[in-house]
Amino acid sequence: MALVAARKIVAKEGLRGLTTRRIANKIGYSAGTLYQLFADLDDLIMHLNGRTLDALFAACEDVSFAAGTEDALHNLANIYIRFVGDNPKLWAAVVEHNPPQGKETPAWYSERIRSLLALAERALSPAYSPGETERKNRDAHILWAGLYGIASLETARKLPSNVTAQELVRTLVTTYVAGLRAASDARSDGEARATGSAHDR
Amino acid sequence: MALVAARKIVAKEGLRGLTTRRIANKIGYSAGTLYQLFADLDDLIMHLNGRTLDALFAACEDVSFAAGTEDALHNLANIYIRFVGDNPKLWAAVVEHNPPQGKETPAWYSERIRSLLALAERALSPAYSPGETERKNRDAHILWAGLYGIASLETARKLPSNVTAQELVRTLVTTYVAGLRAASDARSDGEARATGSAHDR
DNA sequence: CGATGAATTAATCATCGTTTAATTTATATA
DNA sequence: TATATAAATTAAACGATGATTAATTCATCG
Repeated sequence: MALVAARKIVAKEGLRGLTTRRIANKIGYSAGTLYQLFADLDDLIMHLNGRTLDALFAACEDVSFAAGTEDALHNLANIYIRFVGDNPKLWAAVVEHNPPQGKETPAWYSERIRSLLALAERALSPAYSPGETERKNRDAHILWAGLYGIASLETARKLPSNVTAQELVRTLVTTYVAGLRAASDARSDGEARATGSAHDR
Repeated sequence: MALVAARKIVAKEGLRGLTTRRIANKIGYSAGTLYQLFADLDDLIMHLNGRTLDALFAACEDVSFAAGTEDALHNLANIYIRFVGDNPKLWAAVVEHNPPQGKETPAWYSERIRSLLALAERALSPAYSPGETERKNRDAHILWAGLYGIASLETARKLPSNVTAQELVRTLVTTYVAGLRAASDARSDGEARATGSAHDR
């Protein structure tokens, strides 16, 4: 109940509108009760953001990975950007909230991030040989961070109005994948040139 | 004085440690005086972040654009990441602070962002023909958002420890530029093939 | 010197996150 | 069922916050 109420408040007014008393009021309890469910407001926000990441993951699950690396990445990127565009304040909360100085991000939260990253890795997967997991991991991080950056700048309205996030992620995926192919070709040329290219065209 | 004091506080403790009374105490004034210099604390933070962007711009100014597109981009990206790594809390403030619901980012702040983006455009410049300003603008946005995403995830400690921001931005620039060349080549092949490639190798 | 205007402040307000003692509610035992 | 124990909930309070304002100090200049 508390997280549902918090979600409504943040979705409408952003993190600034979120107070313990408002949450409690919305669910018919007093503010003190929240401290039996969460360590503090930071903890509550962390759980709220965890649910947002879950929702993003759920939205990404019905992407088809069978259509090839680039199509899958385009599909993922579009869903990602659409989700952020549909829930700008909830996404801003994910970007803006960080645990205070002493504490670190809980493991279950990092696990959520890792799951999302795994989607990008899965989309990239067919383009790498089994021994290239490190390279694949790095490329997945880069693409995911690129989406994150574009989405963050979009929701923070730090992008000029003449460019759209959709267009940016489309070009990002297209160009980056083209760069991967070029690098892969360059490596093949340098080798014995016996085996075929690992990535699908 | 107020902004210098605020900078020290944020650099050491993050935005959470920044209060009007603490700033005032540090400069020997009372909290009320700050409201004659800034509309409110949000305004003060905005000016602080403006100075941070200025410092980043200053750090980027001594990059050499003569060494070619890719070298210049690598140079820019390294400076960018180093600056963020040296000033994590100040950068986090830039990422985390957004003006409240009603107000929008002031024009002078957007101008700062535009100036930084212009650096990426300038580095990219030699790779585009005069008629391709739109494509150049888009690619600059993408690369800049990529840096922003990597830097943000880095300072928020949302990246696993086995990848470094330095490595990510290096691969981002290398791969993206390779993708740009591939796309450029593909366009040239489709045309009359009379003029030479616009980008420098 | 004295008056006008700006700069500064102390006090105040509403609100915030959080804690705690008291109270209500639920559970289990005899 | 009656009663003891535990859990859940709350109202009140605390310190601190951002912001406002009336009062006061300070500076400038005729």
